[in-house]
Amino acid sequence: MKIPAKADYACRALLELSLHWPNPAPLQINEIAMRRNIPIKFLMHILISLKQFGLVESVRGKKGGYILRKSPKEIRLVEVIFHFNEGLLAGHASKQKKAADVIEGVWQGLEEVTWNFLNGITFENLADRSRNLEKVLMFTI
Amino acid sequence: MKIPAKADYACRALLELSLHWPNPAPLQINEIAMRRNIPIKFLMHILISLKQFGLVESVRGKKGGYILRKSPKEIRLVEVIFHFNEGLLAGHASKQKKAADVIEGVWQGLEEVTWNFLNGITFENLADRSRNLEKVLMFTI
DNA sequence: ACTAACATGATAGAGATAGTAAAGATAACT
DNA sequence: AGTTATCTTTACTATCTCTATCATGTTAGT
Repeated sequence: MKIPAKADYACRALLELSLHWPNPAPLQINEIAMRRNIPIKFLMHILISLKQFGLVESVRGKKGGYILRKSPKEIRLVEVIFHFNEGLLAGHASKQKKAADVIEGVWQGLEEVTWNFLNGITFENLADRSRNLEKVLMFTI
Repeated sequence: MKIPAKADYACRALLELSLHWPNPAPLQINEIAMRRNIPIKFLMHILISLKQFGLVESVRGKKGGYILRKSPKEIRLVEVIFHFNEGLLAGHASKQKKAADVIEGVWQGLEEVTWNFLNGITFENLADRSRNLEKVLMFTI
């Protein structure tokens, strides 16, 4: 619920890079920003974060840009979301720590179901869905 | 994920009122704030919100306080959380509106799983858990 | 050297969050 | 009737987070 713009943009950028995969030529920030309608200056910082998370790598200089660091099928949505929310991934890893009270236990349970949901989706899934959607649009228009 | 203090406090206050149920004497803000360690001035505003949501009712004057407006078993966590997050309940009600793109579809799916999770928990559940936890503590200390 | 790209750090406005403060209304108790 | 304990209402504020933008630097292809 209420995904921040940063995480949302990050996912859209990664989806764009997934659709580009496995083309070895890097994709420019500019290109991604235009296609997905993301503020370019903002996207720069987001991609740098994604690089630090180890999800993408950059090529500097002319003809530079970004490519995925691993196959879309190896990137799960959960990694992206939780990276942009203060390493809650760590919180999940140490989930054996039992809740101090009932309410806190509920919040932990909630975190677990969202984690599971997002863990079930890879960027290969998203790329497939996206391509299917494209196909449908081509027929309906 | 990342439950705001307001919603968290609201749930704790409602849990306290649920434990008090069905005692007809109202419970004072002061009492709730002390037991749950919630800033009292802040809790005042929260309880007024809960009243507006129709979850509690107030008794004014000396010996006044708050009581639940319906049985704990009829109050679901989802009502509380979504009330404090800009009527996302409405968003859930109109969930037949299909997502404009793949990413948005994921966020909608995420909202649905959190909704389902929170919908599965009533304050009767929480009160039971809380009483059980108390019992365990009495034995272990 | 020139240029098209990414890198980095500083800054800033808007809005949300998490409260606090003060004066008022109501009902019980004496 | 007056005091007191409680809820009510309105206003205010400090801090933080979000969503960027700007300026300047670095890298690599031509």
